[in-house]
Amino acid sequence: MPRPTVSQPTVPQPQKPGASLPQSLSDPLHRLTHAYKSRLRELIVAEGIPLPITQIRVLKGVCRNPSCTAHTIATHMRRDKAQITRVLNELMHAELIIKVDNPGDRRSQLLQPTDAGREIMRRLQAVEARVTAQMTQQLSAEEVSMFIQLSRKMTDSLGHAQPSTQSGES
Amino acid sequence: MPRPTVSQPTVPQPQKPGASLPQSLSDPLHRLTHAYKSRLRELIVAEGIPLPITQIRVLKGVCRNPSCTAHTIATHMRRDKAQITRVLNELMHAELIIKVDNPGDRRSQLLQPTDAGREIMRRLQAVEARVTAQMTQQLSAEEVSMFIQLSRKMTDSLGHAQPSTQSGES
DNA sequence: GCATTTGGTTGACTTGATCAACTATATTAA
DNA sequence: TTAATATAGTTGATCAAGTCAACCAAATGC
Repeated sequence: MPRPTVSQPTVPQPQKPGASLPQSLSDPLHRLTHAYKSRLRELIVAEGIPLPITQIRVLKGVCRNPSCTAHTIATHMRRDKAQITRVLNELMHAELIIKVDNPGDRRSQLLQPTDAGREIMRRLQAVEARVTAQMTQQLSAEEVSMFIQLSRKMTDSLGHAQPSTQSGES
Repeated sequence: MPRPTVSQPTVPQPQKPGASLPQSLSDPLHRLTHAYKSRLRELIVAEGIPLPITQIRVLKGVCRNPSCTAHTIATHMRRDKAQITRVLNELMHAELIIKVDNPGDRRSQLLQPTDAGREIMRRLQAVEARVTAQMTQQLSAEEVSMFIQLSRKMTDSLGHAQPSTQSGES
């Protein structure tokens, strides 16, 4: 068994700042995303919102379009319909959504938020606004605009635009 | 049971473009992140790299600092040491890393990539470079720089800077 | 020297997610 | 019009990733 001549274990080193241009973008993007999500999760917990991320995302979909079905949610989120069924049942059990017969298709039900569900959404949106405000506190309005424009250009280039599921994934 | 007067279920609507300024940043950021990760995962699969995301991240940590220990990896990744032990065992079983006695502390072992492990890393880095190049194809060098600067400012404001784990989380 | 802390391991368990099979309903083909 | 096929949602079974607790050996602190 070789015994390398090392002094002391150290924390993994960050990427060198002189790395080539294509490399040096994904690192800041990843760091920003990680910071945003961590902070968001922190405040969601601090706010006492007792929902796992997937439930939040499904509730968002329901609040955004109170006439969607399990199928549209599953398709939109690219998740298995079995999982969506289960999450929807959890949300119903928590009295955050209700199911209403779909007059256009007797196999499916339209999903609607309850008042409690809407209230949770309001609180989540407030949390997200606070994190975003904190994130942009050092930026001018022009800089925020620039960032958004650049983001959109890059998203377009990747060709995977998605409707928003603002809570992110982690 | 109320019967809402709805015509046809529709795909959930995207956030209105006129939303307030703090709101309108997280959506593009989320979209970009989602697009980046999706494309990355696509190419990793297409490249035939058979590793789940957590293994990739741990392998990265090991390649970045070939004298780190399970503890440093777990701390750095903010993961449970039990999980790290298991992932390290998987990577060893796949012959992508080896454990070497740590002369400074007999309770731990230094982690090193094998040649095969390094080769996987090279391929991963190539994939990431390709995705980044695609993502930035519409941007000038100044715009890329601007994006990086703005990202860093925002990350600083959130106060959760992290060493890079470039493969992202999904 | 002894008490306490720490690094890594292992068992047990939880959570989130997937796959397959199924029923009822809708759509398409004959 | 009827039968074949497709689809929306549900449920059972299972898996992968991750967590918590307990443990032992080594290191550290008093």
